[in-house]
Amino acid sequence: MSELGITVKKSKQFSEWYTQVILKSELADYAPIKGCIVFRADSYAIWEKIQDFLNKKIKETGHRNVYFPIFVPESFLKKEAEHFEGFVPECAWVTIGGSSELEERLALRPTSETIMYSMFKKWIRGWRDLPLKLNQWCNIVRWETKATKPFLRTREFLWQEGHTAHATKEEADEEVMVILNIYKDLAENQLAIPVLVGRKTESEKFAGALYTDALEALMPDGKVLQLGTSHNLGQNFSKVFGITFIGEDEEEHHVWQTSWGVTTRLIGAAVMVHGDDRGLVLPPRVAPHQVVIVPIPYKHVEDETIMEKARGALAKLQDNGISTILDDRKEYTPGWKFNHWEVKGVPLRIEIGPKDLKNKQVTIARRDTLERTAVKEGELAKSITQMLEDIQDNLFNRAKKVLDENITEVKSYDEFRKVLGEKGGFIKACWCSQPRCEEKIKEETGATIRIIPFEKEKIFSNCVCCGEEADKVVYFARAY
RNA sequence: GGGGCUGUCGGCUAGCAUGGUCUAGGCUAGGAGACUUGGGCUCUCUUGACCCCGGUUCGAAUCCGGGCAGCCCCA
Repeated sequence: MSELGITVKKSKQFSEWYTQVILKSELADYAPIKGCIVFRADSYAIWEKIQDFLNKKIKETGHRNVYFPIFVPESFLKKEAEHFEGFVPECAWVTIGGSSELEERLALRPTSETIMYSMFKKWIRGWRDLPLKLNQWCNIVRWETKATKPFLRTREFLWQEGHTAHATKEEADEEVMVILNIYKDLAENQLAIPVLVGRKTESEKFAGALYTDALEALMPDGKVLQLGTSHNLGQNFSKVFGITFIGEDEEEHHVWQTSWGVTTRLIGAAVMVHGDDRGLVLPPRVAPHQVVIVPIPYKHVEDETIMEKARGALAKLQDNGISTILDDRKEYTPGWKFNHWEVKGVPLRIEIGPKDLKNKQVTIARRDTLERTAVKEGELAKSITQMLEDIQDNLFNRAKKVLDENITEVKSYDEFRKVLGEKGGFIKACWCSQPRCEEKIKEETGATIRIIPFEKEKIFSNCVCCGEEADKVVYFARAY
């Protein structure tokens, strides 16, 4: 087999497999700058699908899109101490403009809280200005020093960041949850990635937040990936930026704020979760092309008839809102095209050749199961629509099963280490809520508390670390 | 944060140990043409490379130093 295909097994060399899939499916390529990638047409198309979905949802819930500058003055970042400490190690700075040194250096936004909130102060006067619910789609720069990985950790990436201001803590709490549910919907129903949701511990929360809620997904190598976060910032930023309003009670109050975001990391997650030894497998709802049609000419006998059928099928599917392409290139053989589109993860392939012509049918191949079925010409659109739904469901259910099978309950530290070393995945354990136990486990095993579930689960042992009385069930894992 | 490895046509690589025979070989890909087409066809012609900077040397793809980039392992 040539080097066009994936040359390693997903189950054997996961890291190498991931890199090959990203490059060979043409989702992304390495840029000539350390830690940066190019989002090629197919990955950008997936990002646009994510944008379409989120824009719809957040607009329905009363948010509007805006755009703020990429430059954040250092003095702004410094205003919230915890925030500054959290982000300054990975800031990239602009210190020279043209040929002159700047008086104050400017960070390329690692996140936009401070630049945005300096304006919130100006825009918010009275309770009628609230809630303020904004979102921005932009690029973000974080000068990573650890190993970078396409989509998962790069020095520049794309995201959306929502920023809201409310009159009360309760309203901010609700906002955090509304967004978290939209994110869960996005992950599970669009990207077909099942997630666990819950609260972050103090040590894992966003720098400057009151609390952080998050979505976590399991990857096939047993490590987990944080897919999105939603923070209640409390009044931490409104106090340092002086964002106040006169309430209905005619008193002055600081606003309560939230911020939340998901990134192009979602694309990497979908690649890892669904891909197989042949390459990408894309969930139909985010696939740039849902169907590819491959005509199979034979001995030049009925070439034109076959092409007519192919064009007919293309028009029919497009009319039904199914994004379809016809690969009518003469320079490649059908076999070559099968492989090509499989690496690229197109959910369904339609083959139209002499046999199909004779039987008034088309042959449909599913990317997720690699099954082929014959479908009568008249039932094409209906069958395709149904199969796309089946694939979407199958991908989710398959991943859900893996997730469920990789949540392991442990009662002792020995068991904890054993499961982490041999199996990975999420480890459900009881914890005494003391930071020193969390820290000890992190240092000794590399595992962190990924989430504290919202619905309190029944305590089933003492603290997995210190053996003293536990008051929480939490989910540990090694994370990306 | 610590350790290790790698960089040669667009992609994968041979050559490097022991400097000269390298005018850098192969496969693949790209271009032209022919022949094919139900799982990466075949043939002919053709295009195309020693990561960058410096050093050692009569002579560097090969040795040395630095830089840049990528990968892997451990924390």
